[in-house]
Amino acid sequence: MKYHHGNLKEELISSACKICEASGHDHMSLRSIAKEASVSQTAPYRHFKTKECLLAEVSKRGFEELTERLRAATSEESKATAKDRFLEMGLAYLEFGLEKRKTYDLMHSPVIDKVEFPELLDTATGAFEELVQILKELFPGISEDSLGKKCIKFWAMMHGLVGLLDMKIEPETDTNAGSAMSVVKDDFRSFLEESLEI
Amino acid sequence: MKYHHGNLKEELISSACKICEASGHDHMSLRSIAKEASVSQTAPYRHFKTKECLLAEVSKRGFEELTERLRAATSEESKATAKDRFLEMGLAYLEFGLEKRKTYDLMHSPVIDKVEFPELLDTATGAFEELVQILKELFPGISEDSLGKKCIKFWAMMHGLVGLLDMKIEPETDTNAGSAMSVVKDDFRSFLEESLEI
DNA sequence: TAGTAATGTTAACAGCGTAAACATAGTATA
DNA sequence: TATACTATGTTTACGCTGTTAACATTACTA
Repeated sequence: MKYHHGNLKEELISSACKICEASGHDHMSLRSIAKEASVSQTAPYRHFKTKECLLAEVSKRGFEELTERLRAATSEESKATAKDRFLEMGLAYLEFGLEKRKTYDLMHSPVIDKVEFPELLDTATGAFEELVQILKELFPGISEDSLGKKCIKFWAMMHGLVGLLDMKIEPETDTNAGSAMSVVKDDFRSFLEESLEI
Repeated sequence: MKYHHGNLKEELISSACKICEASGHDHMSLRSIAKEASVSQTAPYRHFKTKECLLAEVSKRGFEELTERLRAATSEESKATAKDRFLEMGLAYLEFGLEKRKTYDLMHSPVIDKVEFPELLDTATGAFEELVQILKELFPGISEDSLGKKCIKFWAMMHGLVGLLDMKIEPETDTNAGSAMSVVKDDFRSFLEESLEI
């Protein structure tokens, strides 16, 4: 066994990603990450100034994967219409949010101040750009102003939906037997489609 | 000074609320709460089984205040139209979210598992009910199904907006000089109004 | 009034993030 | 090649955390 690991920084990040998705970022200690990488408890400090810096890296990986998924969903490979590709993107966003729930939480957690990690903010913005592009395609000639509003609305709705769908708040209409949310869950595609009119 | 405090549980909660809004729920220790209430570090354990239980109470207070604000905004005192009162509710939601940002974060944080605190879930659902009511009034005779969808869309969008407006992610359209978000900020009312078509 | 339950304190535990001091490996320079 | 320097690891230690156990005081109840 070598004294110098050779690729510790990378391994720490991927260990952190694994632990984050397994236990959630608030049950995640630097020490457990170090142990996962078979290294002493303070070794991470040679690569990350603070725990927050490592978490920021995990968050960044999350946004990168999200961006990738959104891009794949809207890719022109499938010669589907712009509208269909937009719907696919909506689904992809939700799938990512629900599948990688704990990572998604970290990505939107206030524990990582995005102002302190401009690089992370850039990556997050990159994901947003995917939405901008497909909406531009969907509404050719749309004014920048309207485009901006549409983007915000959808982004906010998607983000809100992930939280709601995961039962952080599972509301019910008082008279309704089934949860209002289940309506969305069961037929998210038509739900999204209707929202296109926004 | 009395050995028995008399009203410690209540004071712990309000101390916790204060500290939460001041420092955020992740920089918030049981010990600091106890100190704020001038009591020993372990005294809270006579009233709360774990720290999480105390946080759940803080979260509950948050949802109560939110519900109150939404109700006030949609009250018929002002003989405004249903649409206007709906817009007021949207504003009230955003105002609460931005004003009590840290508390809002706790309310939506995964550190408190709402499944373990059904009472908290009820309170949260109560806030949601305010939205259900005003939308029912706005769209009389609407089907339960459509109502449910409308509610989810708005709730999700509001929740998403709070996150976005607070710059957790401040996206920009690539070509646009000003941030897309500032468009929303500057004229949220018309933004919301347009969304009514959903 | 005696006994018990409720509510407070003190002491102690392991786990946490972080810093300082030290050890080893790799690299550049003489 | 020998030597210095830098990068990257370990060990030790600090104060803070949530939580438990043992003990003290007060309030209530039979």
